Amino acid sequence: MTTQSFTATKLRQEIITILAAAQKPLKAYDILSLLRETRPNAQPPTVYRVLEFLKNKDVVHEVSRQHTYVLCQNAEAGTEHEANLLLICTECDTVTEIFEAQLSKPLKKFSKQYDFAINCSTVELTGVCQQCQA
Amino acid sequence: MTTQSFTATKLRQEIITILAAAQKPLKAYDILSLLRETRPNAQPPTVYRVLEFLKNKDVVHEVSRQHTYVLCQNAEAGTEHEANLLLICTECDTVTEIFEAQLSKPLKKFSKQYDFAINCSTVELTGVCQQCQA
DNA sequence: TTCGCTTTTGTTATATTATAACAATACATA
DNA sequence: TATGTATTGTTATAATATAACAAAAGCGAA
Repeated sequence: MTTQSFTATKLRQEIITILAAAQKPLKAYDILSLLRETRPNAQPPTVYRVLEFLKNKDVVHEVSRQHTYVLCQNAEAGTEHEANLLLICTECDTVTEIFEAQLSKPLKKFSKQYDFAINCSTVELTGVCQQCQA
Repeated sequence: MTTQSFTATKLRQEIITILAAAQKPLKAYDILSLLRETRPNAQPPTVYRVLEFLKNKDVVHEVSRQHTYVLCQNAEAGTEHEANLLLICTECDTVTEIFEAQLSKPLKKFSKQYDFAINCSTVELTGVCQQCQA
């Protein structure tokens, strides 16, 4: 997967900056609150539209279990489409994104076996992270 | 994983029956509507509580991308905890549940590598199913 | 059985997440 | 400049989910 380019409008940049500064997944309405510091009249559709757009560009991942959105950590990375995992800690709510070619193999196998054309192999695993295991 | 037993109250049975009859994932409010055929005054918390309960018993899976709930297809199955995949077709919205020991291996590897204690290895893959590829 | 405890369900209200629909603006290009 | 397209603004509302407390049902021990 090569990173797609896109028109980096002021609004999109601002939302990317907000996500980058947070260093963790944010809820849409958290993003909205932060956005309102510079755009007091911003409304939900503004945020949701940009998030949808950035998701399609693989710049943002939605963590559907948490209803949160996180900046993709490898925007510049590899040329091969690798399986993408999100490790979601249910204690501290941190999300770690990992890329793992080894997962691609079994997934491709399923793809063939069930004749299922995988579009999105983002995988969310929930559990307890290292720090929270103490 | 051995199937946990639980108190099969009238309400829980009714919701399980609704899900079984549907043969596809249902939204909480769809379940509520169906439940109201026999319990006209049923309210959202009644449904959400039972779904939460049945999820914890591995009787129901939540398909978080769709905000739907589906009856686990292997309630009786194996004694070993196998990785569990949901194949979600974005065309027809069908969800196929598959169990695949081969996925367990790479997942366990991540678990060690990142010192992440996986609670829930339910994995949702989105794409296009066989029938919709025509 | 009756008491006390726990689990389950009922009920009211409200919080949270997300989108529809249409208007206005910006941007590109012939 | 005129024309079309993409983006953003704005209002309203839909869809999803939970808090908080009350009532009822189930169950074991005295």
